[in-house]
Amino acid sequence: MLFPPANSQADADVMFRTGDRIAVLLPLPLAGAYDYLAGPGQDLAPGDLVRVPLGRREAVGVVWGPGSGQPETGKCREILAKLDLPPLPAGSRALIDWVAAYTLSPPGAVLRMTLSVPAALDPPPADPVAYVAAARRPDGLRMTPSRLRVIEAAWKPLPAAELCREAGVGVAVVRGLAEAGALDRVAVPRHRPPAPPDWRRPGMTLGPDQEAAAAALRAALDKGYSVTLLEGVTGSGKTEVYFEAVAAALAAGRQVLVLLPEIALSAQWLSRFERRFGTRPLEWHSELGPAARRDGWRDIAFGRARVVVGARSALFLPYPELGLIIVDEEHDASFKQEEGVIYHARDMAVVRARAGAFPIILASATPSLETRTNVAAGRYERVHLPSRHGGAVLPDIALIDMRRTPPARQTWLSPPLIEAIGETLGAGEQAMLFLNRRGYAPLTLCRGCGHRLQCPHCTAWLVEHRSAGRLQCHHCGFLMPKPAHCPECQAEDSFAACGPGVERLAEEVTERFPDARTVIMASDTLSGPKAAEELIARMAAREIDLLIGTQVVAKGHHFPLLTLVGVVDADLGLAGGDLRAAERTFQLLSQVAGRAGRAARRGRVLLQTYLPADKVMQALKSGDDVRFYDAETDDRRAVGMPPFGKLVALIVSGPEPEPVDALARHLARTAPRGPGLEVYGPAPAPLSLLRGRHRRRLLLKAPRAVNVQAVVRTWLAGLRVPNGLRVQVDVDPYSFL
DNA sequence: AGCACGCCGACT
DNA sequence: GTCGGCGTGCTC
Repeated sequence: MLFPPANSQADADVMFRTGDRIAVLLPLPLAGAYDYLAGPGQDLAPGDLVRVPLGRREAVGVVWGPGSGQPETGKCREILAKLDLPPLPAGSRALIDWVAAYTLSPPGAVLRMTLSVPAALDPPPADPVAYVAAARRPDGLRMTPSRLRVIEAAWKPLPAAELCREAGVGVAVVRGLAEAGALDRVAVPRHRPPAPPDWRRPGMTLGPDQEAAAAALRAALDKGYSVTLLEGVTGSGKTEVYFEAVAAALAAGRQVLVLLPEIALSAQWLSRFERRFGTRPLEWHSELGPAARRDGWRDIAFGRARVVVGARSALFLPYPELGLIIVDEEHDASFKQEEGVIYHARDMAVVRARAGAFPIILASATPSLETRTNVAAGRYERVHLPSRHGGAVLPDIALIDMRRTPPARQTWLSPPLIEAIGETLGAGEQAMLFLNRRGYAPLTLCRGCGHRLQCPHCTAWLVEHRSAGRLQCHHCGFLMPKPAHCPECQAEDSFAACGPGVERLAEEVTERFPDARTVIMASDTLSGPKAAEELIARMAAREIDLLIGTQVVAKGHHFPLLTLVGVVDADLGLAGGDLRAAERTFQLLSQVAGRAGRAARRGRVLLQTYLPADKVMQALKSGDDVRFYDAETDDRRAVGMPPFGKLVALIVSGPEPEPVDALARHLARTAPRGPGLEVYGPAPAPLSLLRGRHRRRLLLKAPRAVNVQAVVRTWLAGLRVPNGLRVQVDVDPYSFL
């Protein structure tokens, strides 16, 4: 057998019987599992889902192992029942324990991410009953006009109510016909289990490089746990290559999980999957309705869903036969969960693969420094796709020095970029302008008194959204209509917009190229995945000449006629003291640049920058990403920053600034000491006020060999957190806000 | 996370 | 006099 059996077998032997003390993990933020007694006739094993009494209510928990004996016997209550569901797989349980220990979260809080759909634990609702005309009309049936209308309407199964409406009769007629045997009662399946993907279908024709890469990924499937970086520039056909690994895992009878950063925008990915496997995978993301969630959870738990594609939360679902995980765009920052249990889905996916003894593939055109370092250290394998598939060449990237060729006052496009747009449109080709700023202007101030419109709940400017006529906070969602008077000096009509957002850029473009069909694409101009899909289709169909977009356009869409990409403010991501600012800017702009010239025509990318000598700009221009990453790696190693050292952030927050400061200072005073340990802070974060909470952060830096979890646990042990205050632990912080 | 108990303001 | 606000504390 290629794989070890799905549920690790040491567990299945450990059976609990009536009267045994059992540790049951509840999906609640409690310190640990609670002890219960197995009830009469209950044969239980780890992973079983059980209903237990809790206070004066009931809860569903999971048998975790033998009881701890913690509370005295008198307090220990009996398990009510075992649920009629597959046990939580050993791999899921190992993941939960590991994530809890790593992130310093209560294990029950992690289990809650697995049992995230309470309705899925109930027996599924019965299939609705419908009536359909019987094949043969019973002898001696008394016919009436009403009865005839019903029988005619019931040529296909219809629910009673609908049938009555259709035939214009009351329920009595339908009931009478059913009793007489003229109508059959049939159950209409409410939910169809997902069709199994057909891995036998021929895949796309792969080039020699791709074939070699696919073979390497397939070979890894025979060897249990492994991590492989699949690296290839945009357009090199990474997806088609890892589809071959998916096909091999399906052939071996295993489930496959594909994690994507933003499932909502991956309509193109889904249709590629469908082309390869003849059906859609099960999608798992935040926009699913309650019924789809419940059915999806059960399809996964019962093993009916063979391929799941989802956002980071899909990692915690209870796959009984998982045999391959793919993390696409593995460098993407949205894999980092920043609230509740704070974890990085890419890293935890590696843990899940190790727990299940199966391979994981990390795919990216611009792999993270962490992953590159793991490859260099021999911990991860690497499979490389050197060229663009189908002969397309990489775009030509040039810098525009904004100090030499500045835009006119109150405009944002420099003369060289304007000229390039003109040429492109003139040649009947498409152009895209990238500006990672939603709305009209990032800052609005009063010309009279200089007052700046700020969010009342956050340390952030309110962003004007002119199309909506509103001011908006991009951190907490605060909205207000644009005021007529300055709230400070009461001056009327005195507001001035500072800086560009995509809306303002569109204004400039429309003025300069009035004949071009210009469209804005930003997360807030798209009402949902459908709208995104439609916009992408219009772009691909050449119904748009000029696309102005934020981050959302960077993702892997393929626009064959797009030959010019203009980056309006290439320096934007470099501001601030973020550890990963340079890396992230390089990755984002590389992805954006990759949109240009993906088919036969060579693409051109122009980066507007005030820092043309910056290492990021030079790396983008030269295309020498190896040198960039080497330099970045050396920098990090020199200062002991991740991945060469470990970081843990403590975020203290509360509604009033003083107690937050006091607690943060107390934490600084009691900071751990030891060789190589350094604690910085407390520092008011750049967003020192977020959603009405004042925040301070402390940063612990430690050498790689140090068990930072133990250090932090000791640090926080016995800490009294005053009411209303919170201390959040962020192991491996990404956001430095 | 629920769901209690508990102690201070506007109502039938 | 009660109904009810949500602060704090516990659940094997």
